[in-house]
Amino acid sequence: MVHQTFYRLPDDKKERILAAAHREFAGLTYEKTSINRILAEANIPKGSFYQYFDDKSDLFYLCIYSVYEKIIAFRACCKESLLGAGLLRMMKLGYDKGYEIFSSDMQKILDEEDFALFNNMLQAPAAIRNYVQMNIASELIAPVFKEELKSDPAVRKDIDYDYYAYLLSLTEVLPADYGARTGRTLDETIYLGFEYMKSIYNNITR
Amino acid sequence: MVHQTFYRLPDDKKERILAAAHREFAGLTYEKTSINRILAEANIPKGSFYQYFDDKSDLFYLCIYSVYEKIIAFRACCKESLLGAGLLRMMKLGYDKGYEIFSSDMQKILDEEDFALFNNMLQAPAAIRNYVQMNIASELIAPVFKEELKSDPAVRKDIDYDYYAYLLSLTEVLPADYGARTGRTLDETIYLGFEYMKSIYNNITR
DNA sequence: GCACCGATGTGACTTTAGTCACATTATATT
DNA sequence: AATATAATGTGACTAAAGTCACATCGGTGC
Repeated sequence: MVHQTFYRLPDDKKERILAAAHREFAGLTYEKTSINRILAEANIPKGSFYQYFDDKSDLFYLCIYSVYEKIIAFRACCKESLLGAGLLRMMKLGYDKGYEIFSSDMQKILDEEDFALFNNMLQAPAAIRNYVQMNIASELIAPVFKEELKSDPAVRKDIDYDYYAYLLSLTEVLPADYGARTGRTLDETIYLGFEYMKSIYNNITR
Repeated sequence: MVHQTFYRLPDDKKERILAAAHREFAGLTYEKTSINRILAEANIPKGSFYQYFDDKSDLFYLCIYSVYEKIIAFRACCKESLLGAGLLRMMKLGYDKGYEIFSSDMQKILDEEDFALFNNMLQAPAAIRNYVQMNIASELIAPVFKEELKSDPAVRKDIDYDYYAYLLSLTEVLPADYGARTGRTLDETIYLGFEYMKSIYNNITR
């Protein structure tokens, strides 16, 4: 868990830590990265690190978080695109098409370092990757779904919006995890995500 | 990942490692446990460890796996109990009641050390806990669901049994994760598990 | 027998994570 | 301003993880 002490830090110190972490996590696989090196780079004493974070995964998560923030921000400011249209509408328009656009958008939104960071997340040890992805889903993606559920007239009004937004936010993570376990290709898992989403969505519409 | 070299090892060596690991993981919180100590206890050189496992979480997972095997085995040999009746039928009989029985069964099935180990898993760092639980779900629980889906006449025959069994196997993990994030009580998440299961199940029945 | 080769064993060694007692700085109180 | 109290800074230190060059074993072919 990221401690409050980190957020209370003067901006330049935060920046220094995040910049050094960004570079480290973008340049090496998760296992090869080193807190020691990040701290040396950012000129932060060892002891301080553990007042800000529990461990390396916290800092990694923060970096990935910033990448996803860019994606979400982009998504919010181009409501016209399929990606901007909301995932529930995307579902109706055809999941495959949506994913295609999503992938190419990714490269437009993210700079080289962010993109490398993103890929290193995908190749991090399963436990770390899963942890990060679940966190991102529930903290960044679920809120978007919640709004969409609330404004969707087909959705029943008596449901627990937070919970179903949470479940829907896992539309990418779960099929990806399943695919990784069973050695499926990415293309195959896209359809599975559609199936999952449909299950959840059907259960809350009249 | 657990390497094949471990499984090829002579039984007594495997036993020694597992026994020492069992004791360590049952006696201390995950973060306090030490590979060094386990290896000293089991009389295994350091270098060997990394020929068998990637890291501590592998060994931890193996221990938890053995605990769940006992639970599953117990479940399989007492088809009369609600727990043995299959989770799909349990759903119809009432999820709450089922969970109650499940909890008390746990203490009957597991000895003190296993029970302590199980609790330490629940209190391990989120990334580790989640990783272990997802693995257990997809490797031990999903196969049980798969059989139940195949023999359930209400379930459509054209579905991907493996995938839906996987999704159903997460009936406990996902609500628990959601509950932990939103500070819900265990009782509250039980109902949420029911909701989730219903969503998935409805989508594959005619 | 011996020469070969892949798999496994081994523990000293390097690097990393994580701790802790004490120092310093900020904030509140009188 | 002086004092008390809480929050943060600090880096040497301990214990842990993880590596690696070399040793040993077990089988296969000749």
